[in-house]
Amino acid sequence: MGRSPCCDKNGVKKGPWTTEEDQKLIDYIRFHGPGNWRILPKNAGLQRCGKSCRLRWTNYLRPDIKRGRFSFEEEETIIQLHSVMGNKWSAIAGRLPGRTDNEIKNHWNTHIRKRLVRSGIDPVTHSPRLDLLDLSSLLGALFNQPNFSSVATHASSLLNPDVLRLASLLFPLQNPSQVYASNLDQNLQTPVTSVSSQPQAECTTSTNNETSSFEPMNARLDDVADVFLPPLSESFDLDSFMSTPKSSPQQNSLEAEANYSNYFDFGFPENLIFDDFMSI
DNA sequence: AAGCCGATCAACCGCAATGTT
DNA sequence: CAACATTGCGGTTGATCGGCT
Repeated sequence: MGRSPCCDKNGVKKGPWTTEEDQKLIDYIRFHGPGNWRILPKNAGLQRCGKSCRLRWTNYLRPDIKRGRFSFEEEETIIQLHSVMGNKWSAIAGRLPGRTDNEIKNHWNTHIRKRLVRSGIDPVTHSPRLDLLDLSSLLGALFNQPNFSSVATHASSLLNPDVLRLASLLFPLQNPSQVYASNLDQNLQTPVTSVSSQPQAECTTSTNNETSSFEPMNARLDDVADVFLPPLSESFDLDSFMSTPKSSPQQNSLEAEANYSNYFDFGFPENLIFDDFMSI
């Protein structure tokens, strides 16, 4: 048995809504409530299918919808939630009062996703794109030096030691995103309002329906890193490196990116226009 | 001025989940 | 419990706009 169509195709208008149609829908819902979407257009005198009416109401006409540009805090929340939830736009929207799933989805695809790519972060896995930065080959060459210790000593005088340590954390991994994801995961048990340290067992991404475990790898990798490198300075943490900062509400996205761009303070070609690489 | 192109976002489509009979 | 109806969701499309040549 085939699916019954959501509406009769004949006589049903499609395309952009007119202000008159909007007003009819608003007036009807104000008086009767949404009720049954299938019969709503007929009762409201609209030549639309119920699905179209529902979408128009939930995504555009609802009085509690917040319109306008996304704030830095909202973008930060979206990025963090997406790293854990994947493309669960309705779930993400549930954490952003006044924003619809459609709006968030559009904003992700048109703004945030592109910015992450430009910043060298994979928007799907939220891992640093070391291939773009060519960090792995740089460090691979470094670590494979026969006289590695002397090279490392020399390098440490040139490079930010935090970067060296971070690199040692990331380099042995097949998938560095696990470190980042694990960290984020811990911070997002109760997003927006509070932070719990309880680790989450797994996270499902909607892109491939694979379920991957985020084991706490930091401790194990620290053992490796400690052999070669001095401890991280107290001001450094992977969260602030990988995610946008949490503590400065007035900060815009550009400034936020500049914050973690500081950690890549090594070896870029002189002709590289860093602003073009990192900015919106 | 006209055409092209990329960005944006409202709206649509198809499927899955859930509810009802 | 099965069949059907309804709702919710995520991916995609297409109209519109502004910038550029």
